[in-house]
Amino acid sequence: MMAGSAGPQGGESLLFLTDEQLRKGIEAMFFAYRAFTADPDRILENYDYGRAHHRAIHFIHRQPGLTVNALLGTLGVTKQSLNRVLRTLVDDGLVEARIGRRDKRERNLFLTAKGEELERDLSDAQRARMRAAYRAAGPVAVAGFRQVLEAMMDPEIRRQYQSIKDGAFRDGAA
Amino acid sequence: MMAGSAGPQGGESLLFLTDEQLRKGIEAMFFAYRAFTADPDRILENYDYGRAHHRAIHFIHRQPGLTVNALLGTLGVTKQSLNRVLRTLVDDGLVEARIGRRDKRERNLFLTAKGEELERDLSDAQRARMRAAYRAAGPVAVAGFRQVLEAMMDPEIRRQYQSIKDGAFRDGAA
DNA sequence: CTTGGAAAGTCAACATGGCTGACATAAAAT
DNA sequence: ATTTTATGTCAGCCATGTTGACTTTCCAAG
Repeated sequence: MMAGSAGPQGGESLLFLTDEQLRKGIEAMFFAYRAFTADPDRILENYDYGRAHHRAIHFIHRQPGLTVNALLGTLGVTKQSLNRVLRTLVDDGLVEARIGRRDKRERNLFLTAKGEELERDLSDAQRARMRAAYRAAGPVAVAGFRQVLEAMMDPEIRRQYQSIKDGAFRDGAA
Repeated sequence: MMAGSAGPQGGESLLFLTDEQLRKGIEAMFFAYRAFTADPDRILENYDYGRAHHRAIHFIHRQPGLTVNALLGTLGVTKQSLNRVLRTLVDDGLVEARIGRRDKRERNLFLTAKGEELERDLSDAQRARMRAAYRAAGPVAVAGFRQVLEAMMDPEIRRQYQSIKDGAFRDGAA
C-alpha cells in the first residue's frame, strides 16, 4: 500500500520491499540468530553457565568498569535477573565488582583473568563463525548487514550500540 | 592470524575482518534481534501465547500442510516442547491438524481463519519494522544483509531456509 | 500376516532465565 | 535530617527448553 507509490529513489525497483522479501528477511534473522548463539551455547554446557552469563561477560569485557545499572540498561533485563547471574560470576571469581571511587554506591565491574579466559573461549567461537560469514559475503555485504541491523534497532538502543568502544568511558576504569 | 595473509580478493582491504568489526557485528545481532522480537512480544502479551507460539504460527502459515516432524526440524526443538505449544493452538482453534492422506500417521498443520488473523497481526508488526529498516538501508544493503545472514547459518539449515516458498511442497496441502 | 520402526501424543520431572513485589543497606543529594 | 539512588536479596511465578519413558496408530518389509 505504501510500496506502490513512486519511490524517493528515482526509478529504482522497490521489489526488495515486497512482503515475500520481508518474510525471507524475518526467517533469515531467526535462523541466523540460532546459529549465532549455537557455538557459545555448546561451550557453556561444560560450565554451569548459560546464555545470560555469556551476555554479561561480553559487555563487561567490552566496557571494563561499567556499573551494574549501565549493564542493566544494555542487557534490558531486571536487576533481579541480572543479579542472579552476576552473583555466580563474582562468587566463581570471573567478575570483580569494585566499589566506585567517585560514588561508593556504585559497583564497577571487571573481568578477572579467569573471566577473560572464558570470554576469549566464547568469543573465539562466535567470532570464528562471524568471520567466516563476513569473508564469504565480502565487505560490501557486511556494510549492508550492519546498516540493516542498525536500522532495525530502537533509536535509543542504537545510540547505546554506537557508543560502545566509540564513545568515551568516563569514570570507573580510570 | 588468518586475516594477515594476502587476501584472495586482490588488494582489497581486510579491515572488515578485524576483531573490532566482528565484535560490532556480534553486538548488532544481539540488539537487532531484541528489537526484532519486541513488537510481536508486545502483541502476544494480550493473549496467553508466547514467542514459541508465534514461531509455530509463522511457519505453519508459510508452509500450510507441513507435518509435525517437519515443523520440529524447522524450529529445532523437541517434540515435547512443540507439542505443548501446538496443543494449545489446536485447542484454541487457531491451528487445524488434519490426518495425512498418504500416510495416516502424519498430521498436516494448517491455520484456521482465526489463526490467520493472529498471524497477520503479528507479522504486520514485524514486517513494519523490517520494511522501515529495509527502506532506510536501501536495496544494496538489504542484499548484503541477507548474504551475511545466510552465510552464518549452518549448511543444513541454510538449505531448509532456501527451500521455503521456493521449493515444492509435495503432499499435504494438495 | 507378523513384526519392526516411524509419526505423533502424552506424562513427569527438571533447568534456565525472564518477571513482579517486597524489603534492606549504604551513600549521595537535597 | 530526610529523601532518593544504587545495589543486593528473598520468594514466587511463568514460559520454554530439556530427558526419559510409554502408548497408539499405522506403514512397510520380512
